[in-house]
Amino acid sequence: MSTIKDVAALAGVSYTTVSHVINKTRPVSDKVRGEVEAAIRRLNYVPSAVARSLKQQSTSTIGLLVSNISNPFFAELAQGIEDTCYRAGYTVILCNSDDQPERQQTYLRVLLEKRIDGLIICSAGDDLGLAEHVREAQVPVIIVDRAVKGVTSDLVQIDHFKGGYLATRHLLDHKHKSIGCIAGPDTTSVSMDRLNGYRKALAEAGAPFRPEWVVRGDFTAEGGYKAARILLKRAEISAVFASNDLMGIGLLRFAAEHGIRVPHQLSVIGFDGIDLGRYNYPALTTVGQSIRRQGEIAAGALLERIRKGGEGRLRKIMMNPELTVRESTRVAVPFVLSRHE
Amino acid sequence: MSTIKDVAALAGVSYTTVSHVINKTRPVSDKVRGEVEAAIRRLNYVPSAVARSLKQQSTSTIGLLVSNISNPFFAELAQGIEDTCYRAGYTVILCNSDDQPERQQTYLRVLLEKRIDGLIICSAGDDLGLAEHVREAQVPVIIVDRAVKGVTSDLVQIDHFKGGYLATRHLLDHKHKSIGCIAGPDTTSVSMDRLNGYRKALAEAGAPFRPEWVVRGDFTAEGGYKAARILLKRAEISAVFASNDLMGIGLLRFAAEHGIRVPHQLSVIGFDGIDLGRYNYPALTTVGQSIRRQGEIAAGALLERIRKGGEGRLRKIMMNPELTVRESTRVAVPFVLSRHE
DNA sequence: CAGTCTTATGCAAACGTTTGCGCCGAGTTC
DNA sequence: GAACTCGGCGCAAACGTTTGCATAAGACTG
Repeated sequence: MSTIKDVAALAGVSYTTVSHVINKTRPVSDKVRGEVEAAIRRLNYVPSAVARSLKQQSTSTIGLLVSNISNPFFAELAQGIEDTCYRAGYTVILCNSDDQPERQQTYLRVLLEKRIDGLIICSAGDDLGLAEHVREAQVPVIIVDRAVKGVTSDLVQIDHFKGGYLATRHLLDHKHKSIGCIAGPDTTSVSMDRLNGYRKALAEAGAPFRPEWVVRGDFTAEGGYKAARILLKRAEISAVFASNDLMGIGLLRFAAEHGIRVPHQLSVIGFDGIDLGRYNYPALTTVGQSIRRQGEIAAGALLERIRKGGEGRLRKIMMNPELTVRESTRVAVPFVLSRHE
Repeated sequence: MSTIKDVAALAGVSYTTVSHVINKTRPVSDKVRGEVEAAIRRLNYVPSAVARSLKQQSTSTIGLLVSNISNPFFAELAQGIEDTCYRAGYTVILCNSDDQPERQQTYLRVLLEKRIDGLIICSAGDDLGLAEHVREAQVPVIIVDRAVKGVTSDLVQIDHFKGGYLATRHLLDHKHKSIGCIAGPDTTSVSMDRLNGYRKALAEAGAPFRPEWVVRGDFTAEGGYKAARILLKRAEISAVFASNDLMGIGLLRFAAEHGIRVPHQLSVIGFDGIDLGRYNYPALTTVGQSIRRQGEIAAGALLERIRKGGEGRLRKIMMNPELTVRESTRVAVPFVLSRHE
């Protein structure tokens, strides 16, 4: 692979000049520029970003740590992030932690070695080691969609509590009295916040909260399916708040399989607003905010912090969840109510 | 950020030694090793992969060029690739071309500048410029799931032709006579191959091929939905081969919305085998191969080629599509047949 | 015409590593 | 005890750029 020196030799100039031609960083006569450009073409020269990065102390690269890229939520988020970075001339390194804390740590290390300019974390799992590592790393960090204890960094997130509240409220407004919940793993703050929103709405409406009406899932469709089995066997319920869309879809599947008609016999609401939810039948009512936008905002915030050299006050960008009513929820039917009254 | 020299100074040794301690690349006395390690900890030293890459002429990084990460097919593929790379100590740069050729070109350029060790391309769109660029780049390349004209590189793909054939055959075996097809964009070879498989099966069974029974989609759920509208209005059909799962899901949605019962009145088969297909109701019958495995194989092939220094004969790894029968297909019901006989 | 300004270019240090080569001293061999 | 081996370590060149400083030549000024 040819270097800048080869180009310089061929064009008969110093390699300083070649560098300036490439970067348009100081005036060069048309004649010389032409020769240099010809030499570049002839040699198929491609400048080395690694040498440049070494000299400039920056890589125009950011790291993206997600827990599972095949969850549509993360895929859409990644798309928003990637898009914004692309426009700004940044490149994204994708790291899939697969929910393994050890893997997350390894990746963090690798990213620091690669001298990324910034980091976006949106990933579940253990945070104890992470917090410390991130603090030590002098790298701008944005955390999306969860609060990592002890890490002081910018935050971009949906108001999970409010979302859980809104979702449950929607159900209550439709006269549901016995509302179940498929929660996420209780190790994640996201899950707890959503659950608390659910409880708040219940309490506010004077509806009963029954511990046996909440079942833990793992944020996957499979998990939602399994949770549905437990929940629907365990209790007579007229509506369920699934704390993410994927689990909601799993639940919908279970219901369909078992002849439970949605929304006639059971209302279901999800959380996130993944695109696929609308293609389900019945289409999944959900609460959330454009996921792509969330990614764009996170990336934007990161890039801004990078531009500022990491200085500036910490920001917490809270996005307002909104209700998207589709087909999986409706007013509770009288006879269902009557079962409980 | 501290460097290897700082560590050396603090430990009172040469930085050569520090390097050897870090890389375990020559014996170091226990005493010195201890001091060096202590110094590393005290300074929070993290070696610079960029300096190392410059010296070693390799980055342990590969590029992944996909057309749309929020298509579950690509997401699952990316997961397989990422996983294999992780195990081998490689890092993945994610590039989303969004089906824009210009963006694909830009990314290719960036990746070359970043001196990636290898490249995986699975991306639709124009190939003319790409072919040339890739040839010039002296980088090992694996192309997944499509043949890029003129590019000589390893290939990993499902046998699209056979898949299309198998899918259609499944429909024919279930006594369907009038089988529609939602094809992909006719600029992609993937789409054409699948379509040709469909035609072959039809021809072999002596069933008619009607141009008006095939409608182009764009491999998205939305596209499948729209294509369904055209197709189902246009012809009386008892089954449809959707040439990817996402479009199949779009079609299923359209059918459900319009009171067309699947599989009773209409059988639907997809292509790819995305995980979400099983959570649909009815679950989508499809043809394909574990997508994650496909990614793992692609990454494995790439890593092997990198190990060999890019030498070795070109390989073409063809994966056998398999039928996954779920709920969206069944034997054509008599009265439907009678409409056409 | 001497001085000054401008424009176009080159020199060489620095970025943070890896690694071939060489040196030293302590043990081993005959 | 000379010759040799070998473990432990350091020196400095190289990787491919960017960039501050310097230089040279021409154009302008008074």
